[in-house]
Amino acid sequence: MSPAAAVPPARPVSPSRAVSPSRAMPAARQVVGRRRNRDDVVRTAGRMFAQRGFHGTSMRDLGEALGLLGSSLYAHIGSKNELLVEVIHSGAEQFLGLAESVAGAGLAPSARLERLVAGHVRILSENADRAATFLNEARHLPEADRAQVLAWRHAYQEIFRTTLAEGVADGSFAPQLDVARTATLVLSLLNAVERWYHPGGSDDVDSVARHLTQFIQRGIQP
Amino acid sequence: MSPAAAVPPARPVSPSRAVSPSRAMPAARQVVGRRRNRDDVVRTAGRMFAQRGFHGTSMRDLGEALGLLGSSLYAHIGSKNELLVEVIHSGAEQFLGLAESVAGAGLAPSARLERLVAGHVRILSENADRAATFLNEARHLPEADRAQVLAWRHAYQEIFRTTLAEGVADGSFAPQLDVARTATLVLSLLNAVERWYHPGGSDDVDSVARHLTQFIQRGIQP
DNA sequence: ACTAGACCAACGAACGATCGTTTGTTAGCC
DNA sequence: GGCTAACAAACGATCGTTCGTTGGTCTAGT
Repeated sequence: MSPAAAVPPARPVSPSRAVSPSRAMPAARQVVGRRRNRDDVVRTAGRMFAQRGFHGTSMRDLGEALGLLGSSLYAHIGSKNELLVEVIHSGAEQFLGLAESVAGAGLAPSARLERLVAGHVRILSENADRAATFLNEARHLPEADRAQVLAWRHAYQEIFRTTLAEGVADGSFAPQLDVARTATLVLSLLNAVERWYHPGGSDDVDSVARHLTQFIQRGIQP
Repeated sequence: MSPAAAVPPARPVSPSRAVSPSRAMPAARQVVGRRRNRDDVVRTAGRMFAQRGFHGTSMRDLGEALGLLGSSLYAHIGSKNELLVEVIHSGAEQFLGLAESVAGAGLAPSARLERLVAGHVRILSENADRAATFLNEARHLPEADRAQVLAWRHAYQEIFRTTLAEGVADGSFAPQLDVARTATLVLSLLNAVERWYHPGGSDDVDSVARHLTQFIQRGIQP
């Protein structure tokens, strides 16, 4: 299909390959910085995927950010896709971990919702990169993994729906509440935090969480 | 700037070029479908950028979606970047047009906010592609255009801030309202609609707008 | 009514750059 | 003396884009 690839047979025979084993200059092996491990690669990938997008980040870009060549990354990972899967997986784990811990704490619906909000904001502020990649780059996942992500999202959203429904049942939330749609609105508010909140700015995490909680509580109170 | 244009003098004389004027098969020029115009290209680009992202869409992909070769697109546009600029510009225009029309209608703050919400949702449902590209792909714009987009966003957000501030002043909204941050929350809710609402589904636009308006009004009422 | 020529959208081949990835080799650490 | 992280070079594919060419359509002049 590609015309340039239609004439592959005669390559201009690289000047030195398996011919001269000696090299002129060993080229300063990893002059600055220590050696990298797999986690370094995944973490940096998360940051770059979040900032420039998956397709906007090349393996050479990623290598450069780590002080390596792009090809050197394959000592730590199997493929670029695998990197995306891993980053998104670790992003999802945080949210699911929060959901699990809050759901099993035996709290009243209102307090549970407050903890969900605070936890969600904390995740977005402490691990913004992983979370942002999870939220924005999942569409570039291979089909199979995309289905998995969808399942995680549903499971997470289900926690919010359940919490809202129980709050309606025990009278702490408005009785006429459309639980499913309200859960969507609450998650819209929470996920959007990634788009406008940048840690280290003028306002702190707790202030953001408090404001969000207040806004939501007002929106659903009886 | 363009690398291919940097070496124009000596072309390697393609095997059959300016030699044999006759071709074996004229290759079915545009067998199916009529000719495309610039607007077709921009609209389709908007759809694909929204779905697969800017870097996830190649010019050959885009051509195929239009029943053309990738190279044929350059009869209508100057570059891929120009396409992105145009799509995003047209996306921004819709929101700014709404803001202008609502700001100049001489309405009370509460009614003005309601119209902003309804209009925003309508734009997201009627021209989801342009709007989504505006919201999600602006980071891939060249530096200069990115600054312009930021200015548009601020201008649009300013309409919301002003509306909220006037509502606080005349007593229709809560007096202790943090206007700037609440404007951010309201826009978070509105922009997120693009992520979960898909026209043609079970619920209609008016229902979504009504629900949003109600949720927001509750969140800001005195 | 007929035709010559300007115009234009589209083709198809190719360009140089860059993509993700593989390979053979080497330097530094336990 | 293995092990391993990194290098350097290259692979084939694909990227955005250019270019010469072509066939259809519109228009002006007769």
